[in-house]
Amino acid sequence: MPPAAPRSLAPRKRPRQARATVTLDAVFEATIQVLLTVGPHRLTTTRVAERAGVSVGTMYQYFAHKQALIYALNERYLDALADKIEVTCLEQRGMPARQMIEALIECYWRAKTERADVTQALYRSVAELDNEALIDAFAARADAATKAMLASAPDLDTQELESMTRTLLTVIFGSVRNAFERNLDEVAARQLRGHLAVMCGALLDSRSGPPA
Amino acid sequence: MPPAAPRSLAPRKRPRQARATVTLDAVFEATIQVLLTVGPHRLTTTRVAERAGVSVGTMYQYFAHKQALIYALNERYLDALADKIEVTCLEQRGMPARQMIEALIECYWRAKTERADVTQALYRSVAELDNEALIDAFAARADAATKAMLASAPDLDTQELESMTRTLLTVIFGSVRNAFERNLDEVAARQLRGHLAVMCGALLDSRSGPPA
DNA sequence: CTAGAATATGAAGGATTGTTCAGTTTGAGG
DNA sequence: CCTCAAACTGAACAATCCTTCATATTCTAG
Repeated sequence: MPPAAPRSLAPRKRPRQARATVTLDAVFEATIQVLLTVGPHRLTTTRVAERAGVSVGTMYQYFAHKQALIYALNERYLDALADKIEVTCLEQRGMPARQMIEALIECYWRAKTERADVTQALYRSVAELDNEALIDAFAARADAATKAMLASAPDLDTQELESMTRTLLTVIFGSVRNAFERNLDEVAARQLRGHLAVMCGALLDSRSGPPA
Repeated sequence: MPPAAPRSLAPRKRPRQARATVTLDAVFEATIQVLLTVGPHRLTTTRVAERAGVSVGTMYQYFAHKQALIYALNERYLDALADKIEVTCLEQRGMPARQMIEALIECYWRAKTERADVTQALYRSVAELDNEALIDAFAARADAATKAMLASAPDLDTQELESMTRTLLTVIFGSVRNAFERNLDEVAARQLRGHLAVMCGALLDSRSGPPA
């Protein structure tokens, strides 16, 4: 298990009844909406509660303070994202390396774009908290899954697997984020994805010699 | 000229005497330090003033409000960064494409790492403001400079120059940022830079046919 | 049905912080 | 040296916001 959340950021209690779960979902969704409409530095506990249709006090039964709320939101999102990556990596076991890479790019891209508003909201929320632990945990899962996938490729020598995995993920994750910041339009985004596949494929070939 | 800063974010007045310039420099440096020590969401006008050895009132003679201060700080940084990129791109005119790319990577990497603390501080500060105008202006300058550089390469066909430039910058900028978030160590960083050069070079070759 | 646990309420307290402005000090030009 | 503008000061004000807790409501197990 990756390093747990720091004490002060951990949730106060978990929901035991159905209505509590509903409440929590509403709170998380409201947090995203507030993040998008008024921005991170005007995100107010009261505002979130209002938007969620709950009382402030309710929120404070689950989160010790505002930071804990945002931390939990990010944790939720990154966990789900890591899940998707792991699934994709498992599905691709034994496939040709280039196909693996395309699947990985596709997976990450889709996860980020299917709810672009959430992606934006979380990118912006990050400054409000110390999320190093979350980033590390996510990176560890993504690295492990990708490395295992690549190791199963029949057309790849397994030397330098470690550093190649790190580079691939750094490049893919970083590029996608930058694409969001630049607000690339549909066509530019499509081109970027194609280019990314080419570039990642070239990296895989760089040590395994040209195909026969 | 790129779109100027929104009215509300523009500086109130410019320094006319020497001491005012000193004061402003101190304020900017203090802002960075506060950003690093207490984080963006505890950045206080009073705290910044204290750290800078100035009074709060002084700051408010130059910046209408806190956001304007952070905006100006980012503007300063991005302008300087764009300057460096333009210089590098000019120097590389007429050189082989692969060398251009390596120079570009080197330039950007060096600019980000030579004062890593500033880089981190600004990455974190961004959530506090609406910096779309800044990003756009910076991207426009970087794009133009890079495109002009690549157009002068003797070993490159100029088709798809537009989209290739966009991809190269997106990948380089994004990867560097992600590397910072992951806190890569020295050796991992070096490997990443090497890989980046390989990948970008491969993109350049992808439409111009294999070398004879 | 009843008791106790889980959940929800929201007004009030306490603390922080952004911003102003009337007044002081410093520098530059004549 | 004198004068005016530029630069600086910092206590005080107004506003916002986080967090608590005593109380009320709802659910569930027996």
